[in-house]
Amino acid sequence: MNQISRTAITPKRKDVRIERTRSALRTALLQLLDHRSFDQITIRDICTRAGSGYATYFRHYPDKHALLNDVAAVEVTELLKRALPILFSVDSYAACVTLCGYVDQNRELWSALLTGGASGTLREEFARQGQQLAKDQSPATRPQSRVPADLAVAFGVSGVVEILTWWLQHPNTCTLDQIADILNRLVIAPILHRELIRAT
Amino acid sequence: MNQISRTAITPKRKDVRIERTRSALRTALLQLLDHRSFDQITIRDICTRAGSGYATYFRHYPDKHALLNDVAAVEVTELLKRALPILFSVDSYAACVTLCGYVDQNRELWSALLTGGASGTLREEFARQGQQLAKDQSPATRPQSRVPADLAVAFGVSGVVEILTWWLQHPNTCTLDQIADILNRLVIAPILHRELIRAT
Amino acid sequence: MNQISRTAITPKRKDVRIERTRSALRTALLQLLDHRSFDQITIRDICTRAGSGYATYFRHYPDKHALLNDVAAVEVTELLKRALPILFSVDSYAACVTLCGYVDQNRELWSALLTGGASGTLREEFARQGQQLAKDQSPATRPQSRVPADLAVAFGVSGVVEILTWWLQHPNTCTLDQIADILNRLVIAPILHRELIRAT
Amino acid sequence: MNQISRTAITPKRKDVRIERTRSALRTALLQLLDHRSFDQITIRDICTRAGSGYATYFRHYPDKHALLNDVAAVEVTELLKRALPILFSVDSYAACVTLCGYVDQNRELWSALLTGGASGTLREEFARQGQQLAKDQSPATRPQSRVPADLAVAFGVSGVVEILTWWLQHPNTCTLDQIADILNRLVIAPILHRELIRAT
DNA sequence: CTCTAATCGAGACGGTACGTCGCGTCTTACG
DNA sequence: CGTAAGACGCGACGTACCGTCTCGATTAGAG
Repeated sequence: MNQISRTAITPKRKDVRIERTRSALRTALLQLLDHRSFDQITIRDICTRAGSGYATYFRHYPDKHALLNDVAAVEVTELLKRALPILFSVDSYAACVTLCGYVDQNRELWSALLTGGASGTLREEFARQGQQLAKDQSPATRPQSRVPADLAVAFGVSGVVEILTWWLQHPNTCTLDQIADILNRLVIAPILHRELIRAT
Repeated sequence: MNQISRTAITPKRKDVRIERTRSALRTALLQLLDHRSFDQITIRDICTRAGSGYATYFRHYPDKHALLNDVAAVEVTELLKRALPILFSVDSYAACVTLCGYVDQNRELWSALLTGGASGTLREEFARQGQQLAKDQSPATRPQSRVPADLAVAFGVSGVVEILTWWLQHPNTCTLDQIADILNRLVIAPILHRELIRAT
Repeated sequence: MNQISRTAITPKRKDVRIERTRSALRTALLQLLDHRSFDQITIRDICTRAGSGYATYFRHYPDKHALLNDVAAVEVTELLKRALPILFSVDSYAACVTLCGYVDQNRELWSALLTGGASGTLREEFARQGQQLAKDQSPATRPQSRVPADLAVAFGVSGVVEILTWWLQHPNTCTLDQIADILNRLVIAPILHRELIRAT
Repeated sequence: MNQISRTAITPKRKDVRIERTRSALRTALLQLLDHRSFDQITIRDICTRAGSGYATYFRHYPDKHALLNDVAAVEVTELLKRALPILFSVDSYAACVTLCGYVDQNRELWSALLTGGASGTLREEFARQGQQLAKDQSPATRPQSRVPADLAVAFGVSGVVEILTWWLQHPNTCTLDQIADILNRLVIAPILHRELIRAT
């Protein structure tokens, strides 16, 4: 929205210590997100937890959001890597199940990301990768729709995020199958403008 | 998401000056949101613009978010007042048209609210009022659905916000009718689990 | 030193209520000085204790120091009224006894005034009245001395204040007679440039 | 009088920058005291003059008085370093001359300290160091007196401060010799309970 | 296996905004 | 209609965090 520097600083030389430090910082942020919200966390907190020096942080990330973006990028990539292959396949419901399953296996992590004040950043990263994928897709396979592509992506991302957030906040209310069905019914199907292939 | 104090301070005695001051602060915030994003705005900025003293601010709102919440509450109430009477009526498309029309008539205001770093707060307030309305509605008229009511509201609000945001960021791309149709097709209809009553 | 308005506001008409209010304020200040130091006391504290309205305070005193000055003036006047008649008489020791006796009878009050952060103001008021008295004294009776008169007064006041302060802070260490003797020996005699009339 | 935190914050590690900053702050305060009184000076004023950041101030001193105490301690130490070696020697008059001479050579500084609303703090620091010295002195050399030692110090400090203040406020009224004589006659001799060794 | 340069820990620093507190003025509502 | 209650403008305070910087100590990896 309003942040300027979004990316990690690119190092000149490849050094083992660099990736070690960054990984420690990412992990530290995720751990802290379990306990308090993103903007109640200070850079000093992260450094202390990661065992790094304060100045060291800025040698890797220009500001606090850059680290969050980094974390979000890594996790969203991981998520999409699993869900995408079958997203635009015939069975969108299966894609939903896969996606929900992956989130379910990493509940803590995704709870922290979605409910810890980081949802905005996650949405953005999700949308960014989503838009990129939509662009890469060949026009032929892209479904014709009266809904503009970028709006469809934005809406889809928002819907997925919202439904997953609700699911994580209300554990033991819906089974994985149920939430996947809801996801399919409320988000995927309307976008694809299809009749539901599989109604549970 | 993560703010604690969300409401305005309730005064003991009714005083004309109080509402005057608060109104000035709300207006000032909205004006400033046209030019820069919410967290680039300082409380001092708001006070200067409103012609109030800095300390006076805290006699009305405990922090910066409380004012934003106040603003959001006022505007969302205004919006729902118009859209609701016909939301659960037969013609959901008409409700969408009304809603979009109202936003269109207050483009500047809603652009500021939705794209100025305040969207999170707006979403929350929207959801809050939405949940309240859903609860007030008699169970009889509530449509049976496999989607839990509060999830439906959360999803609906998110969808509406997302679509409106996109519309405001891409002027002259969709007509009011088109966006209302999209809104109806992507959000309202799937929630109500209905066939589209009017397909454009 | 640095305060501007030092005096009480002079009323146009003499009104019983005015003196009643001021007296209540003075008393309240003195009571509060027992518990905490002058600049930890707020005007609101004084008003609450005095049972007066906050705005009312400013009808009588322009600021917080004006009240303190008022209190100091009253008490110093009372003190000097007793000690002076015999101060420049032959027996300066008797004057010291009288002075110490008066302070002893009002230990609480003078403790508050001298050790509660008000000693500066008290010194000033003491010096002011002292200078005035020195000026009023006929030059004939004024003792010739190589010490300029105003310096003598300043020194005398300071010495008296210091010794009394020490006495109040160390009760049961010196008897009244002893402290009067010390006062006489360290302050009065050197100023008057006399041999001690009574050596204890 | 009534302030709680009186000392500078002690740093863990020795750093050149620290003393540099503190020295700049001390100097700035002294310069500002030439022009206006202590409590008309804000911490921001001091920082601006010193070229330091506002927050940096609090890394060194907990509040405004702590800096004043620091300044007072430095200057009083400097003063006593010169006057002490001969204070309890035979010729107390010589000590007075030395003391007055030092103050005369630093008139601006001492004027600022004594007449700029800082005299209370100076008195305290003076008394503190004085008490310390009295305690360190071996009981053998300590003159027997009916005046308790700490009272003697308090009285002595007060007298010195008062006389010096008067002298600084009335330049060209007394020569250095005259004021030293007065100091000796009014303060030192009575405390030491001696006949004047040298009467001018 | 060394040596050189990048990385790191530590933390002082300038800066900006925060939220608090008290003063002294001025308005409002109530008795 | 006067007087309390208290809203208000003002300005300093002390706190928190940011991002920059300098200084040594350490250590990776190139020669």
